[in-house]
Amino acid sequence: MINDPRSLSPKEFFEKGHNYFLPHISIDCVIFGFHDNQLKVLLLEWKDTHRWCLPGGFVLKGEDINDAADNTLRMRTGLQKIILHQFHTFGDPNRDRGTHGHNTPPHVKGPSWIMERFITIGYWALVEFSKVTPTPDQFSASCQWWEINSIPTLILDHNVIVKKALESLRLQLNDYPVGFNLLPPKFTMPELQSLYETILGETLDRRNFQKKMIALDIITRLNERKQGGAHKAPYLYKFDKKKYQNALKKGISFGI
Amino acid sequence: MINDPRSLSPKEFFEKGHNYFLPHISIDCVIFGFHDNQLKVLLLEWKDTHRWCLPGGFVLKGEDINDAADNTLRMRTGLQKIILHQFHTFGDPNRDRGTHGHNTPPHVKGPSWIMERFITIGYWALVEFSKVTPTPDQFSASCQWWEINSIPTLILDHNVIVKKALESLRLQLNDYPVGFNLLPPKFTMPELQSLYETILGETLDRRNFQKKMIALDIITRLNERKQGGAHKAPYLYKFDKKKYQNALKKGISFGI
DNA sequence: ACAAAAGTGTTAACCGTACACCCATGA
DNA sequence: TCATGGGTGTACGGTTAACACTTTTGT
Repeated sequence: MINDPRSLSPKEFFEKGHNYFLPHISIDCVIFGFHDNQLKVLLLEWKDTHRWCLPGGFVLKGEDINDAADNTLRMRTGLQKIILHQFHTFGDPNRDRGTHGHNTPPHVKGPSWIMERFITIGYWALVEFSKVTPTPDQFSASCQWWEINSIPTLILDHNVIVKKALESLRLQLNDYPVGFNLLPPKFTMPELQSLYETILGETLDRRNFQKKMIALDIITRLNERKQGGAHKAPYLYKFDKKKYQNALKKGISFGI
Repeated sequence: MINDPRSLSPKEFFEKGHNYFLPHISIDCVIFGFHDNQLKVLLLEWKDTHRWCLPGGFVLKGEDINDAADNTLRMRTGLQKIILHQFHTFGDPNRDRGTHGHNTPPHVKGPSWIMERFITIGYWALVEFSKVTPTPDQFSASCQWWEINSIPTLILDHNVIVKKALESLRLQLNDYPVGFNLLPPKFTMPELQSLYETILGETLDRRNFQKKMIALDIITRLNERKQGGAHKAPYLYKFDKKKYQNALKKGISFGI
């Protein structure tokens, strides 16, 4: 046994990975970030083929799939302590040859366990854009944010997975205040509104949005304003966990 | 190759199943029915051990997981053309020895692929109670409906799976008119209300419930009343697919 | 006739929506 | 000084929630 099969060299990984990982099962992560009023997704670029894909990986033989998702994300992008949310499992036997042709991963010379049919478990997470430093792993030429509407054609069915993740995120937004995870600890009301508008894909009334958010009683206005903007300085707010816990007990609707 | 690996005898299945099915991956189905104002779940009873479990099975090597769920359900319970809804994938490596001790399936004498760690993909479905005739397969002593609050201790983590399925069903009830699938084609308003109350676990105002349902404009009142009750005969209604399609276009909220 | 279930209508409170005015700031 | 973005308040309309009376039927 070695220390961490996820640190294997590409050659070893493709030749010996089946000794450590469950066959036919993979993990894919759709990581959302928010920057410049745009919703972004973190993608990896394969070395050699330079095709883009979701950060994904495999499940160790004795590993919980949720832990596998955490560990996969950390090893492939450097992102740690991210709360991942399982949303769907994709099990079409032809996932590997949709509209994009059959994909052979780079580095694979002979036959490999990796060329078998895979069922993939999809996770998404929301991260604070400015706080993370995406770092590509040994399989990847780069690790970059892509604006959600400008994502290139990805390998396998990964475009489908992104689409389904966004649908799941939109539904969640109605039940939980997930959006705050995308923002820095201090944020302005226009920033929060822009976030909601971007995720939901529709524009919202500025005044009503503010009222709704204040009424939820889960954020606190600080005695600070965001300086440096071109116009009137907006107030800063912070998400208040205690208030949120209280609000949950009372029952609360986050629908906009 | 044989015709249908799901028809193998138990002995062959445990000894040779790994030739046909993906290892480490299973399917479990939570089938909901509604009868006597109670929400029920369809369970199978193992031969030999007489322990109860969800109808579940495995994925053929070239089979879509959704097809695997359909086929599994049909072969194990006789239920056909049921719309199954994938809700969660369970991947704790210790699923097989939760509070109930490690479970050895019956018929397994020597080592078997079936004794490995399994990740299971959960599906649920709503069926019209009186329309189906549950039929146990060759592994099962019986196939019966259990009232959701009286389910016995099941094998593996199946109690957890049932709980999660119910949570998923409750959420769906707010977005889609899934409830109608549990009722016969003709039903009364009190029956429909009882169904909602049972699934949601709360009582509702009779008059407001009726108004809400009528306002959705997806059911039609018939010129018939349900006879045979002890009191005033209630009208019969039917779910109207055309109206439902129209309502969907306009946008519609099923929340109670 | 009476109890129990079913059909129907009215009201007030609440929430979502639409909309207008004033303030601060950099160009 | 002006254009732009930000902060705040009000009024209307629709929806929901609370609630009462009448009708039917078996006992």
